[in-house]
Amino acid sequence: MSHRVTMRDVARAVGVSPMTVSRALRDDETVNAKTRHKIRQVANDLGYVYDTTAQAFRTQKSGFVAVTLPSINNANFAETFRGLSEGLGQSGMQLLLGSTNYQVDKEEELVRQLLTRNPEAIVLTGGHHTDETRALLSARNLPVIEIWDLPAAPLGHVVGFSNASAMAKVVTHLAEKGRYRLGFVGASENTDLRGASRRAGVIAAAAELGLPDVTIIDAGSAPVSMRHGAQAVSDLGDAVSELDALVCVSDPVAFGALSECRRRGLKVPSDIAVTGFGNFEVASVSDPRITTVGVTAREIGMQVAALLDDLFAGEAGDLPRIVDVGSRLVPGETS
Amino acid sequence: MSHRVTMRDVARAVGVSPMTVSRALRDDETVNAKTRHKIRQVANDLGYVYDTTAQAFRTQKSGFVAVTLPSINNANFAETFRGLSEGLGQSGMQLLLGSTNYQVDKEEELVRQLLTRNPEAIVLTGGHHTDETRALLSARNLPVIEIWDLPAAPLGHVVGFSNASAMAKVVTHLAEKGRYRLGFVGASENTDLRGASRRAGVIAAAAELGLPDVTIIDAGSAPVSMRHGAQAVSDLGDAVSELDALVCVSDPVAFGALSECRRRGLKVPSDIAVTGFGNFEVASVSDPRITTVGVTAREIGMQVAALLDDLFAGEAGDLPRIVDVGSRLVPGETS
DNA sequence: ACAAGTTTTGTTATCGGTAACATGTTATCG
DNA sequence: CGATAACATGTTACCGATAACAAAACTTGT
Repeated sequence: MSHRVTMRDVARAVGVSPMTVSRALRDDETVNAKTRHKIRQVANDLGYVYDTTAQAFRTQKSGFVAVTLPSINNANFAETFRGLSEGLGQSGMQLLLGSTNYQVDKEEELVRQLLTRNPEAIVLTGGHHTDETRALLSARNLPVIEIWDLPAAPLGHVVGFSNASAMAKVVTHLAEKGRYRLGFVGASENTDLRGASRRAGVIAAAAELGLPDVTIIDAGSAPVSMRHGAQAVSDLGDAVSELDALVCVSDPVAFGALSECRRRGLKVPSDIAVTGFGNFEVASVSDPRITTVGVTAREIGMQVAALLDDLFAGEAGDLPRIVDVGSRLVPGETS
Repeated sequence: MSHRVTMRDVARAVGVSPMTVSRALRDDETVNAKTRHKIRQVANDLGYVYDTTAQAFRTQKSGFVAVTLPSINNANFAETFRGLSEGLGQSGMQLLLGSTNYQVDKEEELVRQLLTRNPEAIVLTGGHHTDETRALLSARNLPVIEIWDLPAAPLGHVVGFSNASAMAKVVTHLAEKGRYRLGFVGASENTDLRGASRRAGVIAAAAELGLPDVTIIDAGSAPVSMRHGAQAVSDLGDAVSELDALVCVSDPVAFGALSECRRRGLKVPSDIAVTGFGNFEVASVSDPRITTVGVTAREIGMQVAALLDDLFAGEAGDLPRIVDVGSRLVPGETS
C-alpha cells in the first residue's frame, strides 16, 4: 500500500532485470517466451499497473492525439469523435478532448493547454483560428489536421468539405422546386464560423441563380439548436408568409422551425419549405422528413484516424493531405 | 528546432537556476516579482511550453480525471460531461474521456487503459461493473464516483438518481390519466443497464398499482434511438391498439415512436399516449410536446465537479458522499 | 572442443520537472 | 555595527520506464 508496484518490483520477484520486464510487457519478441509468460504472471499477481506517464516522459511520446470540438453536445461532432476514437483503437493512441464552445479565443486557450500534454498530433474542428493559435502550432513540429471545413490556408492536413458548396446544393434544389424567396435561419454572430460559411454559401448561391435577396433570420447566439429554430419562426410572426423556404443552418434548427410552423398552422411544404443540414437522425425520423444535406460525420473521424495511422507509420508522404469527403443533398418531405 | 526548449534553457537565458524558473512559472510567491516577470517574459520569447508530462511524472499527480460514458453521442451524457468539464475548469484538472458503448466488459478494458494514466479520480457512469473492474479500482487508493444511478453497493461516491423511481412517476401519472395497458419500449438486451433499471421500474410500478402486465416491446440492441422507436412501433403493427400508452426508455425513442404513430394515423394522445425520459430538447420542441422525466444531466456533472474539488482540497470528509439529484415528471402533450 | 553466429539478458544514462533541504541576500532593530 | 529574522535563490536527488549499447548464454557446424 505504501509504495506503488513498479517494474523494479516485478523484476525482483521474477529474478530478472527491470529491462527484461519492460521488454516482456511490451511483447518484445526477443524475450524468451517462458520468461515473458512468467513476468506477465507475476506482474498480474502483484497487481502491477503499467505507468504510461513514465513511458510518455521517457520516450517523449505521449500517446495522445488532441482534439478540439466546438461542442461535445452535437450529434455530428460526437459521431466524428466516435469514428476517430474507434479508428484509432488499433494504434494505441488516446484522445484528449476539449471543446471550444464555438469561440476561437477559447480554442486558443484550449490548444495552449492541450499542447502542454505533448500530443503527437492535433485535430482542430474548423479552419478559422487566432493568429496566436497558428503561431503556437507552427512553432511545434506537430501534425495538424483541420476537419469539417476546407480552409483556404490550411495549417496542415485537412479532412472536410465545403460548407458553402453544400448550401449551394440546397439552394439549387429549392430553386428547382420554384422556391425563390429564401430565409436563412442561423446564429446571428460570427462566432460559429461554419454557420457563417453556410450563410455565405446560401447568399452566394442565391445571387448566382438570380434569386431575390436572402432574408437573414437571427436565431440567437451559437450554439443554436431546436428551441432557437422554433423561437426564430415564432419571432418572425406573419412575416414568414413572405417566404418560400426556411433554409436552416442545421437539422435541429430546422426541426424546431418545422414544429413551430406546424403549431402556427402552416403546412410544410405546401405553405413553406424547410431545409436543414447535417442529416441528423431527427431529419429522417421526423414527420415529415426534413430535406437536409448529408455530411459523413463518422467518416470524417475515420478518415482522420486513417491519416493519423499513416502519419505515425511514416507512410503519409511529405505533402499535406487534403481530403474532401463531400456532401450530398438528402431530399425529404419538407421541400 | 533540434531540441525543445526546457526550463533549463530559460534559466540559462535569465541567469537563474531552473528551480527558480519552475517556481516562477507556477506563480510561487516566494520568487521576487521582478524576477518572476523577467522569467515569464523570456520563457515567452523563447517559445517555452510547459511540459505537463514531466510534471505529472515527477509529482506523481497526473492532473487527470478519468470519465467513462456509455456513449458520447447522447445529449444527456454530453451535458453531464460539459457540466463536469466546466465545473472542473478552476481546479486545473483535465478530463480523460472514454466511452463504453453500454458494455461492462468494454468498460473494464477502458478502466484498465485509463488507470495507466494515473488519474487522480475516476467517474463511472452507472452502477454495474465487472468484478475485475471493481477489483482494479479497489486495489488503488483512488476516489471513485458513480453517476446516473443509485447503486445498491457503491464503489465510493455517488451522484445520481433512481431510474426505477423515476419511471414510477411516469406510470403513476399515466394511471391517473386512465392509461392502464402499458407497453415499454426499450433495448432488448440487458447491456444497457440503466435501460434495464427503467424497465424494471415500470414493471414494478405497474404491479404496485395493480395495472395489467406491461407489454415489453423490443427496440433492438443498445444504444436505442429515434429510429428504433419508430421501428418498434412499425413492427408492432395493429397490436398497438391494444395499448393505452407507450412508455419509452428515452426521449429520442419516444420521438421516433410518436412520429411513427402519426405516420400511421394514430392520434397522440387521444388514441395512445407516449412518454419519454431525459427531458431532451426534442421533447419540449416536438409538436406535441412529449411527456418526459427531467433529469438534471448538467447538474450531475457540476455536482461531481464540486465533489472533486472538495476531495482534492481534502475537505470531503471520510465518508463516501451519496448525492441524489432526483428526477421530476415533465408533463407534455402526449399523455 | 572451439570459433562464430544467434538468442537472450543486463548496465547505464536519461527524459524535464520539483520536493526537500541548504544557502545566500537583504531588511530590521537594539 | 552586528545579530536576527524575513526573504530569495540554489543544490541534490529522484519520479519509472526505456534507448543504446554491452555482455552473457546458448546453438551450430566443423
